[in-house]
Amino acid sequence: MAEIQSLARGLKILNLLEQARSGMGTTEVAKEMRIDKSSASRLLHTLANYGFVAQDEGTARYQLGPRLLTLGQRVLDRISLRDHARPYLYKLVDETGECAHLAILAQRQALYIDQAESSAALRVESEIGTLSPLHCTALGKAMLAFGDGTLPEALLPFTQRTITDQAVLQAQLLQIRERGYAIDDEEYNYGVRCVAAPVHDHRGLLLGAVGISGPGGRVTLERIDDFGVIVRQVATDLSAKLGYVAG
Amino acid sequence: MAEIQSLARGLKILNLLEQARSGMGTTEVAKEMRIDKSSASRLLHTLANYGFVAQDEGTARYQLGPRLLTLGQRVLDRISLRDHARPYLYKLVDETGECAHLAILAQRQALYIDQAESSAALRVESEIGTLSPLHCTALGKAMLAFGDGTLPEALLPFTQRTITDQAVLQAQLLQIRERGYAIDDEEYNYGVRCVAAPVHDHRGLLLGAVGISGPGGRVTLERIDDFGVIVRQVATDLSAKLGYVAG
DNA sequence: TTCGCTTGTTGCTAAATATACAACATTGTT
DNA sequence: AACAATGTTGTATATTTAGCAACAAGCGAA
Repeated sequence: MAEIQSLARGLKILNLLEQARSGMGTTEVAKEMRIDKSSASRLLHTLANYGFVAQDEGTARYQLGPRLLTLGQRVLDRISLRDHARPYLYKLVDETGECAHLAILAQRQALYIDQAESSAALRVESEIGTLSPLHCTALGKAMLAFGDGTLPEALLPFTQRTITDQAVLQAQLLQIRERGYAIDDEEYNYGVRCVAAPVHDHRGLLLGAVGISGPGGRVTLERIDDFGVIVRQVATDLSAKLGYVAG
Repeated sequence: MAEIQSLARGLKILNLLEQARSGMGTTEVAKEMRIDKSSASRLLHTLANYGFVAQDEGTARYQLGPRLLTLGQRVLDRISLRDHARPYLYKLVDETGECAHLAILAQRQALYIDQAESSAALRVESEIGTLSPLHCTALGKAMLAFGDGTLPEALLPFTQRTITDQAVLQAQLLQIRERGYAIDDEEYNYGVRCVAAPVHDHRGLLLGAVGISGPGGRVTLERIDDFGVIVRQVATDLSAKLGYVAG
C-alpha cells in the first residue's frame, strides 16, 4: 500500500534522531533526508508541536521529545506478559547467577521488554526497548523455532560464530524445538553466551521468550546445557501460569 | 508556522491510540479524526510500516507500536539527571518511608522520569513517563517556583483543594521560593500529600525536581514540614553533586 | 567593526500528493 | 443466506507540499 509521504518523512526523522546522540540541526536533517531545508524545518516544527521532538535549550538542536517517552511507557503497560514474567526473571537470576531477560517479537526482531540484573560485577545487561536480530541471539532463536515459521531474510554476521547459512539455521531451529531451549554461543557478542526458551499463552501461541546471558567464563560450554534445563523449566512454569497446557 | 498536515494527522492518531486501551479500528480512527476511512487506512499503514503502531494479531485493531518503546527509552538515556538522581531517590525513601519521584519539565507539564518505591503496603506510585499538571503537584509547583516564570494558563481543578486562582498560586510560589520546598496537600489526588524541591545544574538553571508522595495518614500536616526539610536537603545535595553552588 | 559563512524561517508558485468518493473485498452477524 | 460493517484499492480533483529564492539571524575571522 502507498505510504503517506510526509508522515513517513516525519517518522524517518525520528529514526534519524535516535542515532544522533547530540541532536541534529535543521540543515543537517535536510541533508541526511535529502530534502530541502525548508521542508525539514516544517516537518521538525510539526513534530515539535506534538512533543515528538524537542529543541535543546542551549544549542537549539533537535532531539527526541518527551512524548515518545510517555507513549513508550504505554506500550509497556499493554504487555501483560511483562507483569507475569517478573518473578520468573528473578528466579532465573537466583538459580543461574546471570542476568535474565524477557523479549517479544516486534518488527521481526527481538524486543527486550524486561530485565532482572544479577549481582555479579561482570554481567550482561540489555536495555529495555532494545531491538536485537533473531538469528544470532538465544531469545531470537527460541522465538524463531516456536514461531510462525517466518525466517529472517538476511543473516548478517556479528561475530565469527554468527550463523549466516539458512540451512544451518534451519537445522539448529529443529534441534531447539526438540530440546526446548536455544543457545547463543558468542554469535552476537564476543565473550557472551546466552540461553533462552519460549513462552506460550493459554492457546499455545508464542508470546515471547525468557533467557539468561552471561560471560563465557561462567556460562561455559560444559555447563550450558544445565542452564538450558533451568531456563526451559522456568519458561514452562511461566507458560503454565499463563494458562498454557502442553500438548 | 504551518504544520505539515499529514504528519500532524499521523501524530494525532498516536495520541488517540494512547487513550484507547483496547486498540482502534480503521473506521473508528477515521470517525474520531473526522477524516475519510481511506485516509485513515493509509495513515495507519504508514505508521505500521515504521513500527509506530501495530496490529493486534487476533483482533486486527491498531495499538501503539514497539518503535515507540525503543525511542522512548532513548529519551530516558539522554536525561543524565536521572543517572545522578537515583541514589538520592533511595535516600529519600530511606529517610521518609515514602515513594520518591524525579520529574522534569516537558510540554509545560511535570514528566516523571524516575521513581523509587517504598516498602510500605499503602504507597503512592507514579509511573515513569506520566505527565502531570504543574499547579497542583508538589513537583510541578517546585518547578514553577524556580522556573522561568511562565505560569500555566488554566488552573483546572482536580480536588476541592486544587488551587484555581492565579493570585493564590502566585502567593504560594513566593512562599515556596522562600522556604525551598513545595507541598501538595491533596490538591491532585484525594488522600495523597506530596513534598518536592527543585534541582539545579552547575549554572543554576532549573533541571527538575525531586519529591516524595505518601498517604495523608502518614504524611500528616504536622510532619509535613519535617519532610520538607529532608526533601530540600536531598535536592540541595543532588544539585551540589551536579555542580550547583548556591548563591 | 565589517565581511563572509552557516543556519533557520518565510512567501510563493508549480507540481506532486493526499483526499474523498466509489467500488470492491472481506469478515462477522442476525 | 443475506445483510451489515469494516477495511482496501483505483482514480480524478483539489489541496498540500516541495523546492526555490530571498531574507533574517548568529558566528567567526580578519
